[in-house]
Amino acid sequence: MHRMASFVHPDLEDVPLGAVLSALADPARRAIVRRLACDAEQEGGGLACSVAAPPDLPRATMSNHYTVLRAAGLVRARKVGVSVLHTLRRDEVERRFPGVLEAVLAVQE
Amino acid sequence: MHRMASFVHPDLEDVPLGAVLSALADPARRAIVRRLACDAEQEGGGLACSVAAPPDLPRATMSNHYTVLRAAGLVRARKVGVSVLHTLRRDEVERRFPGVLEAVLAVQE
DNA sequence: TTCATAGTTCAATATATCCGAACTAACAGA
DNA sequence: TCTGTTAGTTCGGATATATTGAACTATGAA
Repeated sequence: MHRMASFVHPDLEDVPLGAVLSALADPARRAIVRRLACDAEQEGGGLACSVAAPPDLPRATMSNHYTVLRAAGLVRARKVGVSVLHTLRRDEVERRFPGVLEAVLAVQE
Repeated sequence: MHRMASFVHPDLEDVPLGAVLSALADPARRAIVRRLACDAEQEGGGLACSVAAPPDLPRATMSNHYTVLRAAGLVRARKVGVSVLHTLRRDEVERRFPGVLEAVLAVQE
Protein backbone atom coordinates (compact mmCIF):
# COMPACT_ATOMS: atom_id res chain seq x y z
CA MET A 1 0.00 0.00 0.00
CA HIS A 2 1.23 3.49 -0.77
CA ARG A 3 1.29 5.99 2.07
CA MET A 4 0.65 9.71 1.81
CA ALA A 5 3.36 12.35 1.71
CA SER A 6 4.17 14.03 5.02
CA PHE A 7 7.25 16.24 5.21
CA VAL A 8 9.76 15.93 8.04
CA HIS A 9 11.31 19.19 9.25
CA PRO A 10 13.67 18.50 12.14
CA ASP A 11 14.72 21.08 14.68
CA LEU A 12 18.22 22.14 13.61
CA GLU A 13 19.53 21.26 17.07
CA ASP A 14 18.68 17.63 16.33
CA VAL A 15 20.58 17.59 13.04
CA PRO A 16 24.16 16.30 13.16
CA LEU A 17 26.85 18.07 11.16
CA GLY A 18 27.41 14.91 9.13
CA ALA A 19 23.87 15.04 7.78
CA VAL A 20 24.35 18.58 6.47
CA LEU A 21 27.74 17.83 4.90
CA SER A 22 26.46 14.60 3.39
CA ALA A 23 23.44 16.38 1.94
CA LEU A 24 25.63 19.13 0.46
CA ALA A 25 28.15 16.63 -0.91
CA ASP A 26 25.85 15.68 -3.80
CA PRO A 27 26.05 18.00 -6.84
CA ALA A 28 22.36 17.76 -7.69
CA ARG A 29 21.41 18.68 -4.11
CA ARG A 30 23.91 21.56 -4.11
CA ALA A 31 22.35 22.80 -7.33
CA ILE A 32 18.94 22.78 -5.66
CA VAL A 33 20.28 24.60 -2.58
CA ARG A 34 21.99 27.24 -4.75
CA ARG A 35 18.80 27.93 -6.64
CA LEU A 36 16.83 28.23 -3.43
CA ALA A 37 19.49 30.59 -2.06
CA CYS A 38 18.92 32.92 -5.02
CA ASP A 39 15.15 32.74 -4.51
CA ALA A 40 15.61 34.81 -1.35
CA GLU A 41 12.05 35.98 -0.65
CA GLN A 42 11.07 34.91 2.85
CA GLU A 43 7.35 34.46 3.51
CA GLY A 44 5.05 32.97 0.92
CA GLY A 45 7.91 32.21 -1.42
CA GLY A 46 9.62 29.02 -2.44
CA LEU A 47 10.26 27.10 -5.61
CA ALA A 48 8.52 23.98 -6.87
CA CYS A 49 10.67 20.83 -6.75
CA SER A 50 11.21 20.54 -10.47
CA VAL A 51 11.92 24.27 -10.81
CA ALA A 52 14.86 24.24 -8.40
CA ALA A 53 16.22 20.86 -9.50
CA PRO A 54 18.49 20.19 -12.50
CA PRO A 55 16.24 19.74 -15.56
CA ASP A 56 17.17 16.20 -16.60
CA LEU A 57 16.98 14.62 -13.16
CA PRO A 58 14.60 11.60 -12.97
CA ARG A 59 11.58 12.43 -10.82
CA ALA A 60 12.08 9.63 -8.32
CA THR A 61 15.70 10.69 -7.83
CA MET A 62 14.68 14.32 -7.45
CA SER A 63 12.08 13.44 -4.86
CA ASN A 64 14.65 11.44 -2.93
CA HIS A 65 17.11 14.36 -2.99
CA TYR A 66 14.47 16.66 -1.46
CA THR A 67 13.81 14.10 1.26
CA VAL A 68 17.53 14.14 2.11
CA LEU A 69 17.63 17.95 2.10
CA ARG A 70 14.61 18.17 4.42
CA ALA A 71 16.04 15.55 6.78
CA ALA A 72 19.27 17.56 6.95
CA GLY A 73 17.29 20.62 8.00
CA LEU A 74 18.44 22.53 4.94
CA VAL A 75 15.06 23.17 3.32
CA ARG A 76 11.43 23.53 4.31
CA ALA A 77 8.55 22.26 2.20
CA ARG A 78 4.92 23.22 2.01
CA LYS A 79 2.34 22.00 -0.41
CA VAL A 80 0.59 24.65 -2.50
CA GLY A 81 -1.95 23.30 -4.91
CA VAL A 82 -0.36 20.56 -6.94
CA SER A 83 3.18 21.71 -6.22
CA VAL A 84 5.54 21.38 -3.27
CA LEU A 85 7.36 24.66 -2.66
CA HIS A 86 10.73 24.58 -0.93
CA THR A 87 12.62 27.35 0.85
CA LEU A 88 16.15 27.35 2.22
CA ARG A 89 16.38 27.39 6.04
CA ARG A 90 19.38 29.66 5.68
CA ASP A 91 19.27 31.56 8.98
CA GLU A 92 18.49 28.49 11.07
CA VAL A 93 21.34 26.55 9.49
CA GLU A 94 23.66 29.51 9.96
CA ARG A 95 22.78 29.72 13.67
CA ARG A 96 23.40 26.02 14.21
CA PHE A 97 26.49 25.63 11.96
CA PRO A 98 27.95 29.15 11.55
CA GLY A 99 29.66 29.68 8.23
CA VAL A 100 29.22 26.18 6.86
CA LEU A 101 26.39 26.76 4.40
CA GLU A 102 27.60 30.26 3.53
CA ALA A 103 31.10 28.98 2.71
CA VAL A 104 29.68 26.23 0.51
CA LEU A 105 27.40 28.69 -1.30
CA ALA A 106 30.34 31.06 -1.81
CA VAL A 107 32.28 28.44 -3.78
CA GLN A 108 32.05 29.06 -7.51
CA GLU A 109 31.41 25.80 -9.37
CA MET B 1 48.24 -9.96 -6.36
CA HIS B 2 48.88 -7.27 -3.77
CA ARG B 3 50.31 -3.98 -4.97
CA MET B 4 52.51 -1.59 -3.04
CA ALA B 5 51.27 1.53 -1.29
CA SER B 6 51.65 4.80 -3.19
CA PHE B 7 49.89 7.88 -1.87
CA VAL B 8 47.86 10.14 -4.13
CA HIS B 9 48.00 13.86 -3.35
CA PRO B 10 45.95 15.81 -5.89
CA ASP B 11 46.41 19.48 -6.63
CA LEU B 12 43.60 21.22 -4.75
CA GLU B 13 42.47 22.85 -8.00
CA ASP B 14 41.58 19.38 -9.29
CA VAL B 15 39.47 18.51 -6.25
CA PRO B 16 35.72 19.10 -6.58
CA LEU B 17 33.83 20.58 -3.63
CA GLY B 18 31.74 17.43 -3.39
CA ALA B 19 34.82 15.34 -2.62
CA VAL B 20 35.73 17.58 0.33
CA LEU B 21 32.19 17.66 1.73
CA SER B 22 31.77 13.92 1.25
CA ALA B 23 35.08 13.27 3.02
CA LEU B 24 34.10 15.53 5.92
CA ALA B 25 30.62 14.04 6.17
CA ASP B 26 31.91 10.91 7.90
CA PRO B 27 32.35 11.24 11.69
CA ALA B 28 35.47 9.06 11.85
CA ARG B 29 37.13 11.11 9.12
CA ARG B 30 36.14 14.36 10.85
CA ALA B 31 37.69 13.02 14.06
CA ILE B 32 40.93 12.39 12.18
CA VAL B 33 40.87 15.85 10.62
CA ARG B 34 40.22 17.49 14.01
CA ARG B 35 43.16 15.72 15.58
CA LEU B 36 45.43 16.71 12.71
CA ALA B 37 44.21 20.29 13.06
CA CYS B 38 45.38 20.32 16.69
CA ASP B 39 48.74 18.86 15.70
CA ALA B 40 49.58 22.19 14.08
CA GLU B 41 53.38 21.92 13.62
CA GLN B 42 54.19 22.39 9.95
CA GLU B 43 57.46 20.81 8.74
CA GLY B 44 58.57 17.41 9.95
CA GLY B 45 55.36 16.88 11.91
CA GLY B 46 52.35 14.72 11.37
CA LEU B 47 50.57 11.96 13.20
CA ALA B 48 50.65 8.24 12.51
CA CYS B 49 47.38 6.84 11.10
CA SER B 50 46.32 4.99 14.22
CA VAL B 51 47.27 7.93 16.47
CA ALA B 52 44.89 10.37 14.75
CA ALA B 53 42.09 7.84 14.18
CA PRO B 54 39.42 6.81 16.71
CA PRO B 55 40.88 3.99 18.82
CA ASP B 56 38.38 1.21 18.06
CA LEU B 57 38.28 1.68 14.30
CA PRO B 58 39.08 -1.51 12.32
CA ARG B 59 42.41 -1.14 10.51
CA ALA B 60 41.04 -1.78 7.04
CA THR B 61 38.36 0.82 7.59
CA MET B 62 40.89 3.29 8.94
CA SER B 63 43.15 2.82 5.96
CA ASN B 64 40.23 3.37 3.63
CA HIS B 65 39.29 6.61 5.45
CA TYR B 66 42.82 7.95 4.96
CA THR B 67 42.63 7.10 1.27
CA VAL B 68 39.44 9.15 1.02
CA LEU B 69 40.98 12.07 2.95
CA ARG B 70 44.05 12.10 0.69
CA ALA B 71 41.94 11.92 -2.47
CA ALA B 72 39.91 14.89 -1.20
CA GLY B 73 43.13 16.89 -0.83
CA LEU B 74 42.55 17.28 2.90
CA VAL B 75 45.66 15.50 4.18
CA ARG B 76 49.17 14.73 3.06
CA ALA B 77 50.95 11.48 3.87
CA ARG B 78 54.60 10.56 4.08
CA LYS B 79 56.10 7.32 5.20
CA VAL B 80 58.56 7.55 8.09
CA GLY B 81 60.00 4.22 9.14
CA VAL B 82 57.17 1.83 9.74
CA SER B 83 54.55 4.58 10.14
CA VAL B 84 52.64 6.80 7.74
CA LEU B 85 52.49 10.35 9.10
CA HIS B 86 49.63 12.60 8.00
CA THR B 87 49.34 16.38 8.10
CA LEU B 88 46.33 18.57 7.36
CA ARG B 89 46.59 20.62 4.13
CA ARG B 90 44.82 23.41 5.94
CA ASP B 91 46.14 26.46 4.05
CA GLU B 92 45.77 24.86 0.64
CA VAL B 93 42.19 23.81 1.37
CA GLU B 94 41.43 27.27 2.73
CA ARG B 95 42.76 28.90 -0.44
CA ARG B 96 40.68 26.64 -2.67
CA PHE B 97 37.46 26.54 -0.58
CA PRO B 98 37.62 29.60 1.71
CA GLY B 99 35.91 29.07 5.04
CA VAL B 100 34.64 25.56 4.41
CA LEU B 101 37.13 23.56 6.45
CA GLU B 102 37.43 26.30 9.09
CA ALA B 103 33.66 26.40 9.59
CA VAL B 104 33.50 22.63 9.93
CA LEU B 105 36.37 22.60 12.43
CA ALA B 106 34.67 25.37 14.41
CA VAL B 107 31.58 23.25 15.03
CA GLN B 108 31.60 21.74 18.51
CA GLU B 109 30.55 18.09 18.41
C1' DT C 1 -16.26 12.44 -14.76
C1' DT C 2 -12.10 12.55 -17.24
C1' DC C 3 -7.62 14.23 -18.05
C1' DA C 4 -3.28 16.37 -16.93
C1' DT C 5 0.36 17.72 -13.89
C1' DA C 6 3.46 17.45 -9.69
C1' DG C 7 5.44 14.72 -6.82
C1' DT C 8 5.72 10.36 -3.88
C1' DT C 9 6.30 5.45 -2.97
C1' DC C 10 7.64 0.91 -4.12
C1' DA C 11 10.81 -2.48 -5.58
C1' DA C 12 14.54 -4.01 -8.27
C1' DT C 13 19.05 -3.11 -9.38
C1' DA C 14 23.36 -0.78 -9.32
C1' DT C 15 26.86 1.25 -6.53
C1' DA C 16 29.49 2.21 -2.49
C1' DT C 17 31.07 1.14 2.15
C1' DC C 18 32.72 -1.93 5.79
C1' DC C 19 35.90 -5.03 7.65
C1' DG C 20 38.17 -9.88 8.42
C1' DA C 21 41.98 -12.08 6.54
C1' DA C 22 46.11 -12.17 4.08
C1' DC C 23 49.68 -9.42 2.77
C1' DT C 24 53.88 -5.90 2.41
C1' DA C 25 57.25 -2.90 4.42
C1' DA C 26 60.39 -1.49 7.91
C1' DC C 27 62.78 -2.28 11.84
C1' DA C 28 64.73 -4.82 16.11
C1' DG C 29 66.84 -8.53 18.42
C1' DA C 30 69.27 -12.99 18.50
C1' DT D 1 70.23 -14.00 8.24
C1' DC D 2 66.26 -15.59 10.45
C1' DT D 3 62.38 -14.71 13.41
C1' DG D 4 59.24 -11.69 15.39
C1' DT D 5 56.72 -7.37 15.85
C1' DT D 6 54.42 -3.37 14.50
C1' DA D 7 52.07 -0.26 11.04
C1' DG D 8 49.41 -0.02 7.47
C1' DT D 9 47.59 -1.75 2.81
C1' DT D 10 44.99 -4.73 -0.34
C1' DC D 11 41.62 -8.11 -1.50
C1' DG D 12 37.11 -9.86 -1.62
C1' DG D 13 32.71 -10.88 0.07
C1' DA D 14 28.99 -9.19 2.96
C1' DT D 15 26.18 -5.36 3.96
C1' DA D 16 24.25 -0.92 3.29
C1' DT D 17 22.98 2.97 0.38
C1' DA D 18 21.64 5.24 -4.03
C1' DT D 19 19.28 5.26 -8.38
C1' DT D 20 15.28 4.95 -11.15
C1' DG D 21 11.16 2.89 -13.95
C1' DA D 22 6.57 2.02 -12.93
C1' DA D 23 2.58 2.50 -10.27
C1' DC D 24 0.37 5.49 -7.32
C1' DT D 25 -1.79 9.84 -4.78
C1' DA D 26 -3.25 14.49 -4.69
C1' DT D 27 -4.82 18.57 -6.67
C1' DG D 28 -6.90 21.27 -10.20
C1' DA D 29 -8.89 22.14 -14.78
C1' DA D 30 -11.95 21.00 -18.76
